[in-house]
Amino acid sequence: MRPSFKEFKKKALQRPEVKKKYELLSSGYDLRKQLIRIRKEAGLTQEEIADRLNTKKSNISRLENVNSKSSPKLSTIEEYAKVAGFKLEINFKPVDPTSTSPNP
Amino acid sequence: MRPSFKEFKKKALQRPEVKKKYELLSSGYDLRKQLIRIRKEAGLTQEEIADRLNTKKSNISRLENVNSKSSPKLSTIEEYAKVAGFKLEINFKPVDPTSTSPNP
DNA sequence: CTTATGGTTATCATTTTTGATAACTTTGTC
DNA sequence: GACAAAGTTATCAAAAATGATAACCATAAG
Repeated sequence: MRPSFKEFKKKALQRPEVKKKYELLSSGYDLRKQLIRIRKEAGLTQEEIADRLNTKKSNISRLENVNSKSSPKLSTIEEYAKVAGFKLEINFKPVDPTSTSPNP
Repeated sequence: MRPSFKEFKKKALQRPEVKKKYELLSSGYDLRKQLIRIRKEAGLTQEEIADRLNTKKSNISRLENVNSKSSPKLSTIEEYAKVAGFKLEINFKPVDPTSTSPNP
């Protein structure tokens, strides 16, 4: 069941409009949820990610859960994304001093 | 001279098309350059950033330069951006396995 | 030339993240 | 229920980032 999902995803990503959707998506701000999301979309388990990163599944679990108190290194997230088949992109968006509501 | 630039920026950011430009910008991958860019755009010196973060200018210099070997924490970048008046956004973009050229 | 400002580099102590191990829960399948 | 796979949690050591201090270059103003 897992391999076929993988296949499906691979094909789907080649369709332009799907790809576009992906790029727009994921701008919110729970890094954890995003990590889990991309892992699931890649059809991988925590252990499989761990193996690809030469580490243990417990560490991956911690990374995804995050004690909320700790902040991971940028490279950690980058590598995680990479083995899941994603590329990390960072943007700095200016905070408008006048606006008060988040949704204009 | 610096305060007036600050003013200019503040006003400019309220213009919709300028803001749009900002959002599109900055997707490449030199985090350092981006950090420097937003700091300059905020009209701040390394020492001013340091003060706002309750740290020292030498640490800010290190962060911006980066011995290239080290990877900062996510929260560090987030806080840096915040005091410069920017918001950090993270996106995960799927890597297309078939494509070979970066510019379609 | 002197001074002040902005940025860099080196070093060391402190803090935090990461790695590894092991025991535990949860969930689904038989 | 028994079993295995997936994920969680706790703990400790190792590695890495951050903080602070101080000395240093570069540039521009006076």
